Amino acid sequence: MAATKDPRPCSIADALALVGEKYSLLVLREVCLGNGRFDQLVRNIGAPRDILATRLRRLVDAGILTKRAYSERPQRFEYRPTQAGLELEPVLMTLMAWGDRHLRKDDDRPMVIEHVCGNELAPVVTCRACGDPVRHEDLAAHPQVSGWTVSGPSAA
Amino acid sequence: MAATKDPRPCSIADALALVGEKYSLLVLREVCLGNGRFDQLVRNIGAPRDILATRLRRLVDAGILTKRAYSERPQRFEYRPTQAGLELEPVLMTLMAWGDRHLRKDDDRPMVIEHVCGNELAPVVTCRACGDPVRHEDLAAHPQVSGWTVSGPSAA
DNA sequence: TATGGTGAGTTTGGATTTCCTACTCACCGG
DNA sequence: CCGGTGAGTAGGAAATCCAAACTCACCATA
Repeated sequence: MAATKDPRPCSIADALALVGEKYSLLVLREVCLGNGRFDQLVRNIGAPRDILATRLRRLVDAGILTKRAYSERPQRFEYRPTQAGLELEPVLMTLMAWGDRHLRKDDDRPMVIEHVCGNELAPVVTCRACGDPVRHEDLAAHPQVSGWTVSGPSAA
Repeated sequence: MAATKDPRPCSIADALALVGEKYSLLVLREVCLGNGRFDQLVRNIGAPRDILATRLRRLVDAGILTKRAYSERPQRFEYRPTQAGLELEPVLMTLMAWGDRHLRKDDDRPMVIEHVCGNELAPVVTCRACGDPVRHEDLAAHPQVSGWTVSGPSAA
């Protein structure tokens, strides 16, 4: 019989196993902002130094960041996003927009991103095929691994 | 003087404070799939029951889930996403796509989402104003709170 | 009416992580 | 030589996590 104990196989879970630990996505935020030095990260994130060191190692190992020296003698390092890391930035933007909408009063947004088009960035997740915004009602899930089910959302 | 110890104020951090704990986003995944009952969640996520109970309380308190009885006598409950919860689904989709691209070989995707347009969902984060995909090079950050800086990403 | 089963948790006690403070080590500037 | 900065390590207390067992209410059946 199939495994009845294992959790559902899923790329969301896999992704979170890499970047879902505390501070990891904040590290990515800072690194994408161009603040990739250890002490900057400590200050801007508010993480304990040892935890930060652990996270950085992990993110480098995972191929999300690179560590490069910006100065030999004295050796000084800087972390930067890889391509894979940069491709997580839209996730951060979407999450930030969600936070701005649901966690704050009015338009007290601590940070505004400007898009190259000249407007303030308001990220929208769309379907590549048809271009429409992704809405829950328009989605249907199909597990590719047998044994895993999705109940259609019983109508509200 | 300004606080030199506090971390950067940021909606990403605030959002993660709510949904960034282990399992929280997986709970949301299951609930969006329509699997909102406690034992389903335990099985599909693989979380310890006590942790799950804690997360559920937190997500309900935060207004991301609701708890509703689908049966009185015997009392049986089901968790469902609120509007705010549903609006996090695009984040999950984007994260899943990232995981599919970077964490898996070939097209071994454990789960495929079908969009109402008839195609397999490939989520793209776009700028609402101009419709273009969001790319790192096209963004410029502006902290709204003084004292916080962003270094322009020194050219690769 | 005893027997077993399900759903939805709570309890318990031990294994991991995280957190905080302090410390190191290398180098630089005066 | 002295103090300061960047990039971490070290050590122990505090918080979390985990698995398994337990509870409690109810239903099914025999």
